[in-house]
Amino acid sequence: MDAGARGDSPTGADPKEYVGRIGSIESIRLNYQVMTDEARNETPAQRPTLAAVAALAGVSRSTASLAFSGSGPVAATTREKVMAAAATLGYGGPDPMARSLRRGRSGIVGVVVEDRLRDAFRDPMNIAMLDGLADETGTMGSALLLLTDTAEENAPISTAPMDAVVLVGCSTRLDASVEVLRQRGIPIVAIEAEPMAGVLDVALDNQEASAAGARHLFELGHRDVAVVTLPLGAAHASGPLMPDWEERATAFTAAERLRGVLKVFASIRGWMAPASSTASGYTAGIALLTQPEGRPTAIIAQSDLLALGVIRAAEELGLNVPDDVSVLGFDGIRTDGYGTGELTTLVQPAVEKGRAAGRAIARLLAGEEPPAVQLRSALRIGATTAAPRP
Amino acid sequence: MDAGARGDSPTGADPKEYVGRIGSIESIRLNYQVMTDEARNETPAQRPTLAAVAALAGVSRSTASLAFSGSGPVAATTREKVMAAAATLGYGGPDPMARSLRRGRSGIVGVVVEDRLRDAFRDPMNIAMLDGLADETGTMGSALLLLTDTAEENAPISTAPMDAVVLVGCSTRLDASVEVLRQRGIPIVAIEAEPMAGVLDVALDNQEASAAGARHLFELGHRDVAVVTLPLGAAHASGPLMPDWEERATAFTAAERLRGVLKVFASIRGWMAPASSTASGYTAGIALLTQPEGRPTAIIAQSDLLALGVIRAAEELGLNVPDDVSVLGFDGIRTDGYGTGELTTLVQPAVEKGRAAGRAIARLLAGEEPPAVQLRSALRIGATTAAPRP
DNA sequence: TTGTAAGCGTTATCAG
DNA sequence: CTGATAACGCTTACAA
Repeated sequence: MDAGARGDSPTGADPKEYVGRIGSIESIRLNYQVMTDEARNETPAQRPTLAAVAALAGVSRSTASLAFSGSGPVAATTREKVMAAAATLGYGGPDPMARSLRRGRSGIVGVVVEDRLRDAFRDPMNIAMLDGLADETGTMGSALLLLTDTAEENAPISTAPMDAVVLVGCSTRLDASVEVLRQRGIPIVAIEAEPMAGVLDVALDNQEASAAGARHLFELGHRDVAVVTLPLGAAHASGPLMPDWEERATAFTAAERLRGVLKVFASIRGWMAPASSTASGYTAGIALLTQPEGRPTAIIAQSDLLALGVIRAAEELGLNVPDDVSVLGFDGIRTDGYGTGELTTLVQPAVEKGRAAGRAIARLLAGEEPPAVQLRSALRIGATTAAPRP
Repeated sequence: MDAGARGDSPTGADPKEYVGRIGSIESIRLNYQVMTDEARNETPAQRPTLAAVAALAGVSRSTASLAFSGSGPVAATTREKVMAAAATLGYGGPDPMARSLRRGRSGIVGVVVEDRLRDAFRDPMNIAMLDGLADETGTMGSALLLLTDTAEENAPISTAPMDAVVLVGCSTRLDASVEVLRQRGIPIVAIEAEPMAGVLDVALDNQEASAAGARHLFELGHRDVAVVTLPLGAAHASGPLMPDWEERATAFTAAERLRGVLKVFASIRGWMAPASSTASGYTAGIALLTQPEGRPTAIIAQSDLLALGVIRAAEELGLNVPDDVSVLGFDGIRTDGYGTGELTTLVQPAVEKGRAAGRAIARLLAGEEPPAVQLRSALRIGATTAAPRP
């Protein structure tokens, strides 16, 4: 079967497809009981409150509060009385909503991704970033709230409790989200976004790194180079890169990487991929390597997944990488050895992006004014680039 | 370079590695200003409250509240007055913490995954599930809070505001989390978990589906079959499957799938993979296909990623799939054509798992008692299974 | 070390 | 249609 022609879903699941095909849901077992038995008693059996616990323990609400939060001196015996009372009442700790209202902190950090979650999480860099972010927010006792960039009136982004927000995915469309968040007075950290006033920037050297990669190819002797870009516009359109790309580009990262390449190769052929995936890379590779004008001696892909697809396309066309065509990636994912040698690529500190964002948030919430963060990528020369055939 | 021998990280980023190698963080630009200028004025410049808006508009708090929530009749002119006042004050809508305290709902649904996020999100099935879940919770106006299964005292799982929780990843270790959540009185939905009292189950027919897959191989004539399992225990150990596996198994899904296979092939060779990845599958494949006792004629992998790794191992050993060895997967991911034909596998409705969980939560929060959900997988016969060589 | 009192910002209920 | 009043459950000065 031919490679990569089957679309981009990593889930393998267009849900409708399965609902039809599998017959899907059957409701058979019934091992769930809410405590509705209690709930339907004359006593409403509401969750017990701290007040109730205090009463049973024979202490004041404030003392009981201290016993739980530990933010004040409480006699050991008193604490035990409180805990005992809590246990008999089945009190599960202070109500987070009341506590957050009183304290003015929710312990929640929002993560805004564009589009659907599955698109965001398809990119290994985003996952790595999220992991780094979770690491840092975890140490400050906060959890991550997943938000999508919807413009709807009552979307969680405008109603959910949050102490701060991280913007991921670099589309200009996040403008609307920024507006809402600013209005709400929530501190914003953006990762790889076009700098905006009032938004703390965690930046990657996309342009410089791409230029360095292009220079590597130039120095190897390449003069006819093509580029496969990440989606440049919101439309996620696919096809040849047009000269007027810059006017319509909304994706900051992709645009920056392209500008970097253009600093080295002023005029260049290009193909816009609709997503960062091997399948899209394959399509782009076939297109670029079978052009009537003759094929380029090197292809710069804006992500490693795209690069892997390009390599597969080359192999399928009977071309040797790197002898017939060099391929350069971006990201530095583990390529798991897809039959090829290690990818020549620009390794970016993805986890560190998240960590930096998390640390920035911690400082922001502490009332500091942390500076913007600039991270750097490194060219890793692998086995997929070499001098062109003479 | 040989395939798959490089570990499992899809992020390509052991952070420490990069911090050292790239030099990492530089703080250069400074385009962020909090409104600390205001904040340090004599006027505290706090967020305006609904009371302030009401005062400026010359109406009562309750009327202003109605104007925003729309949950009551308000004269058009009054509403406009309120909105105007809000605009001049820069009021960004009701405070979510106060609102949730008053309403008794946070609009937040927790998602508990085991271990680190990157492990959870490496599995395409989890991402698909999450997408389906987000779909449903989105329509009910809730957002997803990412939680990890930590036993720490003040972990978000025991302090974060949540209306309900979904348990993902099937380890028995989630017991502690369940205990906490039950104590807090938060409704729990578990996906593919061992049934527990008070936990609504969204189940997959892992055992039956695996048996069906095994039967397919049996009917093709296979008698010497090996299995590559997902991690069975918390240790994520790797190596030959021991006879006493069942006693130590904590991973419900993996155990169920194995039991299903054993219903057809009572005695079977096995290899336990440390993760669901092509790299782990490759390792397992090499091990099983180079055993001194001779190689099996078919290998059952408990996930598609494992299956792809096994196939790569076979190819590298000069074996043809399916003629020399048949390979069966589980999940039904898009395999993106890794040089092989379409995988024979058990297609599971991953997105639907999340949807079902979301719907169950909606009903739970509406005070209903929804029944458990049972989903089914389907055997998809591809090009990687065939009759063994005579 | 413990208790008292005063909210945090909203919304629900009920009169007007 | 609008307004007064009373919670929601908790924390934290401050006083004892």
